[in-house]
Amino acid sequence: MDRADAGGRADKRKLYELLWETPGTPRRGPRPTLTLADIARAGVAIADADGLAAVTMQRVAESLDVTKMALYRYVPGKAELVALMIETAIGEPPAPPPGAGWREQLDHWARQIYDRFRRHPWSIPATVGPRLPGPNEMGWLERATAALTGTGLRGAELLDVAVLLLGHARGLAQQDAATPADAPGQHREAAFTVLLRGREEHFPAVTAAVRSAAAHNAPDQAFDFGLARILDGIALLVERRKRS
Amino acid sequence: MDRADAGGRADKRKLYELLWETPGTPRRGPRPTLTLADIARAGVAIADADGLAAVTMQRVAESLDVTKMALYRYVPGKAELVALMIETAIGEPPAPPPGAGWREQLDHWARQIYDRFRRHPWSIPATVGPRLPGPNEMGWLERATAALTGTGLRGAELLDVAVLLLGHARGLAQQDAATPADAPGQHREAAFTVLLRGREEHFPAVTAAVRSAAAHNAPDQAFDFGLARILDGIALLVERRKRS
DNA sequence: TTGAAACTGTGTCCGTCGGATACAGAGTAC
DNA sequence: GTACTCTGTATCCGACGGACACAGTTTCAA
Repeated sequence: MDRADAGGRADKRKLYELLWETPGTPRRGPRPTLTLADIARAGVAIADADGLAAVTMQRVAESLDVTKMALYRYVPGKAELVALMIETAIGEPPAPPPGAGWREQLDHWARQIYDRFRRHPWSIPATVGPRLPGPNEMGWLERATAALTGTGLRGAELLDVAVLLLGHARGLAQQDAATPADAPGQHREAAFTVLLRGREEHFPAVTAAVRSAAAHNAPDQAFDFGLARILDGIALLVERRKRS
Repeated sequence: MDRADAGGRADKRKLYELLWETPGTPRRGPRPTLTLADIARAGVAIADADGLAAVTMQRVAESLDVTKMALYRYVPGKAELVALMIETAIGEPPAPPPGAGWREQLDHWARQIYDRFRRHPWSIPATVGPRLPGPNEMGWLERATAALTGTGLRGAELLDVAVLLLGHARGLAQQDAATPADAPGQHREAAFTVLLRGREEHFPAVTAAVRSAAAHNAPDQAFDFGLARILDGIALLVERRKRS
C-alpha cells in the first residue's frame, strides 16, 4: 500500500515543510553529514542513470556512503524524497527572453519544460497523482501566467493555458521516452508498423497515416506541431478578447 | 527493480501475445478456472476502489478465490496484468456521432477518453513509460485519425493531433484526480491559495490569476477551455491547407 | 483399458523493498 | 564535568513480486 494514498494530513504537512520551509538548523548534537540538496541530487543522479525504479533508499544511501536509515533523519519517507528530486530536476524556471511577446514567451516556456522532462524521463511517472507543488514548480507556473498578463484573458484561463502547455510537454516527452534509443530515424512509425501488419483492415486510417508519415520520412515534429496548434488557438482567443 | 526496465525483448514478446493474440486453448489437462478477462476485471475493480497500489497479485488472487501463484499461469507478471487492466478499462472506442464533421468527432473523442481516465484514475499513472499499445488503444487511435481523414492534413499530423488531444485529456484528468473530493466548489484555487499565502510578492501573476479565478467563482472548465483552443488551432491549419 | 503426457492450482521459499524501533556515539549548553 | 539533544547505526518486521517443485486432473494414444 502506498503511503500517498492512506497517509493523510500528517504526511502532507511534513511534505509542505520539507519543500517550502528552510529548516532552522538546531544547535545541539553532532553536525549532519548530509544536506537535503545532497540527497535530492543523489536520487536524481540514480534516476537519470537507471530509472525511477532504481531509486531505492538503500541505493541512495550507498551513493552517499551512509546507511539506509540515516536518510530517514532528513526525509520522512520515499515519497518525500521523490518530491524533492522533482524540485531539483525541474529546477528554477528560466528567465523569459527579454522583450518578447506572450507567444514567444510561452513558446520558450514550453520548450524549456519539454527539455527538462526529456532530460529526466523518470520525472514523468513521478509527477502523476495528487501532489503538492514545490517552489520551483510554482515558479514555472508564475512565468507562464506572467507571460499572459495583460492579454485580456481571465485569471482562470491563464492557469488553464499553463496546464494545457504542461500536458502537451509531458505527453510528448513521454512518447519520446517510449521510443527505444536504437531507432533514431522513424521513432513512432516503426513500432506501429509491426503492430499493424496483417491488421490493415481493422485500422485503415492509422495504417494510411503511418504509411504516409513513413513515406515522407519527416523528422519527428509532434511537439512542434502540437505547440503551434495550441498557440494558434490561444492567439485566436486573445484576438477575440482584444476586439470585444 | 522493475522488470519493465531490465526485462528486455522476451517480456515484450510475451506481452504482445497476451494483448494481441487469442490463445489457442490447449486440450490437455484440467480446464482453467479463470480467463484473462476475469483477472483483468478483478484487477480493475480493485484499482477503481483502492487505487493502483492496492492491486497486488495476492489481492487479485483473493478476489478470485485462487492462490497468488495461480495467476502466473495466465499472466507472466504484474506488468502484463496492468497492461491487460488498461485495455479493459479503456475499452473499445465509442462509435463517432453519425454525420458529424471532423471537429465534432474529435470533440466527442476527447471527451470520451477524458471520461475514461476520470472513471479509472489509476490508469493515468499506469499508462506512463514505454508501453505496447493494445487493440483497444489502437482502436481509439483509429477513430481519431479516421475523423481527420480527408481534411488535407498529412499522415504524421493526424497522429500528432491524436497525441495532442490524448495528452490534454490525460493532463486534465490527472488534475481532477489530484483535487480532493471534499472541496467540490473551487478545486484548484483552494490548494494554491494556501501555498501562496505570504508569498504574494514571489508569485504575483499566479496570485492575481488565482484571486481572479476565485472571485468569478466559475466552474472548473479547464478541460473545455484547452479542448476548444486545440480544436481552434487545428481548424486554422485545416483551413490553411484547404486554401493552398 | 491403461498408462503417459500435458496442464492447472498449491505450498514453500527467497531476495528486496519501505519503514519502525532501540541504541550508541558525538557535540553543545549549563 | 554533566545532562541533554541530535546523528548515524544495527536489527527487525511485514508485504511485495516471483522461482520452483509438486500434486491433482484431464485428455490422448496404444
